[in-house]
Amino acid sequence: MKINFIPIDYDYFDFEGKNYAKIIGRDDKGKRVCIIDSCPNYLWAILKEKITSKKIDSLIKKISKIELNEKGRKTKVEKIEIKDKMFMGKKVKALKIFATNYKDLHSIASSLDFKEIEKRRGYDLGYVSHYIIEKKINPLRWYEISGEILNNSLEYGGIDSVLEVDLCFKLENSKEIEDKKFKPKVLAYDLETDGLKIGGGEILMVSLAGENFKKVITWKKTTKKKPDYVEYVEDESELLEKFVENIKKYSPDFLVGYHSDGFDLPYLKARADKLKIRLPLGLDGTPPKFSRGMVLSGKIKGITHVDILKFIRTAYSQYMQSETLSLNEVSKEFLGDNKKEFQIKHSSEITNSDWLDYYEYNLHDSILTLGLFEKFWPDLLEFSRVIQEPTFDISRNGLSKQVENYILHNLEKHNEIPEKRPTHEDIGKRRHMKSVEGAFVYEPKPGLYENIAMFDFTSMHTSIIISMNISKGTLLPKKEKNSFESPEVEYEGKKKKFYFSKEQGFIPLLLKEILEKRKKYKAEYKKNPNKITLARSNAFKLLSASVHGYIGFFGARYFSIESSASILSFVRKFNIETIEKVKKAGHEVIYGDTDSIAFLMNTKSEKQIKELLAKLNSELPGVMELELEDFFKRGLWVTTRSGKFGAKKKYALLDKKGKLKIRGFETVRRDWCPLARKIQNKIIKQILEEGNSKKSLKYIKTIIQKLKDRKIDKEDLIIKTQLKKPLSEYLSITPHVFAAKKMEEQKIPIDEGGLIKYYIAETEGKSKLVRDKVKLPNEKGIYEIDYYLNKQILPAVENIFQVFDINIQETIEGKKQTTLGEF
DNA sequence: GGTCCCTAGATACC
DNA sequence: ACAGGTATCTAGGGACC
Repeated sequence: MKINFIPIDYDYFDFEGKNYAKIIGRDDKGKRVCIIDSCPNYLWAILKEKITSKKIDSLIKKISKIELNEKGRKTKVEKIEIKDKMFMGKKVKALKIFATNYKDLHSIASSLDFKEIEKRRGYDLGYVSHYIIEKKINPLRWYEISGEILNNSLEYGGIDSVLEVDLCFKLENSKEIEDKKFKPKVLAYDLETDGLKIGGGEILMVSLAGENFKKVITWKKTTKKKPDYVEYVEDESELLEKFVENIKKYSPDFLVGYHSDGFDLPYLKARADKLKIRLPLGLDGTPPKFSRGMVLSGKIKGITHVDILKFIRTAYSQYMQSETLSLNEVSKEFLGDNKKEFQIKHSSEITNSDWLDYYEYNLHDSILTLGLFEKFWPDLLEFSRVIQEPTFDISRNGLSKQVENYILHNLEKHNEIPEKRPTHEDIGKRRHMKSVEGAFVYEPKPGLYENIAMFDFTSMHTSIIISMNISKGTLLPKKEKNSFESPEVEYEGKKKKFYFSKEQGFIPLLLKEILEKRKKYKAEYKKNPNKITLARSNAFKLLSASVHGYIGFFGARYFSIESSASILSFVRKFNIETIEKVKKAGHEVIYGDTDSIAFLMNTKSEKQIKELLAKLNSELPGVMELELEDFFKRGLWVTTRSGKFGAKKKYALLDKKGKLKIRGFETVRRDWCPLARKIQNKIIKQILEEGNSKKSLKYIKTIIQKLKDRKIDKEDLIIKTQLKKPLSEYLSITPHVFAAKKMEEQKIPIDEGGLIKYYIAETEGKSKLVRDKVKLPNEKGIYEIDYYLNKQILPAVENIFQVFDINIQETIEGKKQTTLGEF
């Protein structure tokens, strides 16, 4: 029998000592299909150089005899092949050693204690990754598959008879076919509970949202007429049972929550355990399982559980406007929709009619979560396809893990044997290495400037890796003629240069392909805009931007501190050289950070600036490229607080369309009160638009008067600071820590990594400590004028006025004549 | 009680 | 542990006078 099949969820099992992949997906009619398959299991023994074939033969004989008894399971070497392979870009002879069970490859490797063997590799990938690499049954691509249908068969211990699928196949043949439309079945869920600690209180209700499907299951009833989507049950136990029942009935491919790895799913599990209910969500009737580690991941067999918060955090947060990753803010940014208004209280304090609002609130959270999944589905889909890992992992892995997986799935075309995962000891050593010197930042001369041009290097780190062929494998042990030479680097306390071979390394080559694909799909998107092409282009963009971080990340298989140090030394060199060249061309350079340079156009036209750009580009090696970021009408740079230096990483630009680009100023920092942020923003805008500070001076005076008259809205004075660790771990008690302590005393829940809100109020005591004046937003009090004037408003604007030689402090107090007359 | 200097902590830029 | 170096700034905390 032949069907068209798309793999979604991957798992594996052992039967009679052998490994089998178990893949759940759909056919093109929407039927749920499971395929069972196996693949050869092997590891590589890389041989030392110059081993005679006689010795190899005798080595093979010895290895062939290896038989192990692992955990009651017999495993043995089944076959050995000699292969010409590459390892770290060098030609090697290696033995491909096949064994019975993938999980025993570790033990086989340990028993390969022969002096002819240089290294043992390729036994430490996850089974699912190994299977995908071997059989090329890639996630979310269409295959025409054929095989034997298992129908309550006893094969594999009767595995198909307990699986809730329409068809179960023992895979015989597969071939990738043209992409077909695939619309996954998605169900989002959200809990409301009495308690924030996992399992700490009862689950009051749970909402579900899917296509044309919405439901709230609750045992908290109201005498008012309930909406149709609400289903009443008798108690929490029945709620859990109905929850499972509804999911089975809907039969989703993806079950989606927001922060559900950290809250909803473990909470459900904890309550089910307490009530002695099994919660058989898996297609084989098993309950959710949680992987160990710092952060839990909740896995449901056969259904891909996605905590969409995690994916947004790794793939999107760097490009987002939202100040927090709360469901509310993220939904506002991506869906233009809010959470429903509802003040969460303990169920004992909720009145009859409140429950109606609570149901709606609960339902809407699921609707938002579903909306976010749909919004990011093209990205999840394309990331899964590009990186070739199951969506479960794609949605949770950090960027370095994604890069590593991409590399591992693309080694074969370079005939490369995979490098091993670093051991704990390796990681410990790497972490204790002195960190390498980073990028260069040019100290700006404070001032308000007109007609500014800004250049920046396109994908600077990436293009350096490619152009200088930098990687662990291409690093030369010593200087060689005709090699790439890094600028001088401080390394292990000494000045040093590193050299990289000119023979193409596979990581630089992979990266080149990534960059080219990114360009290709970006262009394709421009020609024919659609979500999938954009998502694919984004996947390659994110991958290419993350490779340098990956190389310098201590947990990486292809970690190379020498490479990282070299890349950064080139980054500094090229930026500094460009600055010198722009100066030589007669321009005053105002600023530069890592890969950018801002300078005054002077009398030059835009055309002439572009000619300069072309000239600079002609002098750059390899794929390195400098591009025009933009021309700006005006730009503002200030001093640091001490007033001694031009402040780095802090500037504001006004482009020719009137759009502001503000970096580093308090107005973009969420730990300053809204009042200070709004005022600073307005002043920056006025100054850049007007070219002087006249208006702003008037404005600041009226605001200060308003503050002194206590006419400022309290909302505008609330300071928000994140609590980044448990209260007990803080060494110094800062205002936000003190505020958090107050919240704890008042039994106000503090969510992990949540923002602490407080304001500074007049107090009786004489204490000078800010924390002693901290009040929570719910606490009555009047704001302290002094604090907001001297610690919020003035600090936010004084460096700006200083650019115009105005000492705002003195101007406000009327002590000194201002230099306003100049304007 | 004030000043100085340092550290802890948060957040931003790239 | 899940990117990490460069940078700014506030508040607390201890040394010192």
